Amino acid sequence: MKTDLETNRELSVQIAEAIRDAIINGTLIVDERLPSEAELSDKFNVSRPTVREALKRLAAQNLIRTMRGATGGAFVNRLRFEDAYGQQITTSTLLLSMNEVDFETACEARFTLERACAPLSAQRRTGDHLATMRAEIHRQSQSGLSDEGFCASDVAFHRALVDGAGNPVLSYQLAGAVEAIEPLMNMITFSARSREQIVALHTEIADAIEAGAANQAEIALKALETYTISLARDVAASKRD
Amino acid sequence: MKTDLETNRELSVQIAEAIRDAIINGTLIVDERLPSEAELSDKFNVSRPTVREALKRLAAQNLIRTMRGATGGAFVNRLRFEDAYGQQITTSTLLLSMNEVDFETACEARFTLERACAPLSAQRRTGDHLATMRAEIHRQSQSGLSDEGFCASDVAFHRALVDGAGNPVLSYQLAGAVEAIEPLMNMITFSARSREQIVALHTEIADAIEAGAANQAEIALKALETYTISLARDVAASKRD
DNA sequence: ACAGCTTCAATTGTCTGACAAATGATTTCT
DNA sequence: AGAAATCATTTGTCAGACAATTGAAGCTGT
Repeated sequence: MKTDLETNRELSVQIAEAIRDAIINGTLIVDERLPSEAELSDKFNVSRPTVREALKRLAAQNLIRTMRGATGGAFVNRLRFEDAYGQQITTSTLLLSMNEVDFETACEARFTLERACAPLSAQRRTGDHLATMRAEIHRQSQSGLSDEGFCASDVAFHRALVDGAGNPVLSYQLAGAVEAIEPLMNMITFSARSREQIVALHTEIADAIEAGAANQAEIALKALETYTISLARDVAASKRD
Repeated sequence: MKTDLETNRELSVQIAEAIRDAIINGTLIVDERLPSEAELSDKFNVSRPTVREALKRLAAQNLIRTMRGATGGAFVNRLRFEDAYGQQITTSTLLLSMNEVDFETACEARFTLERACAPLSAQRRTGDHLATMRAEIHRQSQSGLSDEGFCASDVAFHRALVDGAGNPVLSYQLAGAVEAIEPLMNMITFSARSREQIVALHTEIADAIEAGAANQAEIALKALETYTISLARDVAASKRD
């Protein structure tokens, strides 16, 4: 690990980089314990607070975890897909809200990626995935459900569809696209009529996935995209009035 | 912004969460200046180092930037897609290396997503995207190119293809999938024969994109996926010997 | 000998106070 | 008026200290 630092750049940044590089290139193994903060501040010739700031940077990215106590310290994290989901979703959400990405662009991205997963899901989904999809459809047809609840169930349905593809890399990539859009979806008020329509399309999708009919699933997803965008347009139009 | 903290969780974590929430829900606007570290430590009733650790966490996620000097301080960052690429790629790379995702799974995810972009790219790509693809193909056919150079050019080619879809959300999502796989690709030695094959397929893809023939592009991408996986299998087989 | 308790040492979490460095604003001088 | 020096503000870094946590070693009573 590089221990000589430049002047003129923040020390904590450089230390974080050095440790991150060591993790990426394998010098530091998963679950390996880093030197204590005192040892690190010796090694880099900086004070403990500076080392700590560097470690906090890494902790924020889930690269390390720290524990107190005699056998405590900082340990290299095994970055799990589930942990990365959270970051992915936060980042995607912020990207959408800060860059004035319009709903249609986000929606297009989401459904494009989802349609790509459909064939794999039709082929590989387990009974579990299918059961989740059916259960969420059932929840969506209950009349007492709030709009937020409806959206959350929608997300769960689509995640089951994506997970059915059985490719964790795909699931990870899609998590951002599918979940980040939820806040935008929440601005839509779902009338009984439109819920009925969405539930019908979800049923169509689940049927297609169950039957292994990839094409049919893609067609239903395309219809759902079109319908979702038309709903959003209605909201936008009624807001202008 | 919440300023009362619990006792049993790390203070810097809670402070970072409070500020992050304020950014996400819009209490803090892009480019707005946060209170100075001294003011924050007053507000939260903690010491300055603790506030600083919180700020470093946020800086690591590109949510804020800090500047010294009289008019300095911490400012809410407009999170740009380009900035997010870096995080996305680092995270994806670590996920692949730490979770022992095999090459075929990663490759499948990448090409599945890329094929999803192809129809949009065939429809919307500008002359610029096409020119980049052609230029990279040309570079790839030069004999002096190293394997690393070949891989890098491959990534550039595919990014141009994805960017051609004209959807920044898609480009962002795909950046991780396309670039994170590069280290894995680098383990493959590309013979003159296999380079020729890949260049031929790239040309086929570029031709299809130029002609607006979405289907043809998807077929060529599928062929490229199959070929890439077969190359990786050869490497794995020869390693076993 | 062994289970349970106590003590201990190592480590992170937090605080206080201080100084250095950068940088825009202000004042002063020509 | 314009340029140079000074100032005030803010972040970056440091030193040293104490609190809280926690596994391990040692001790004790049976």
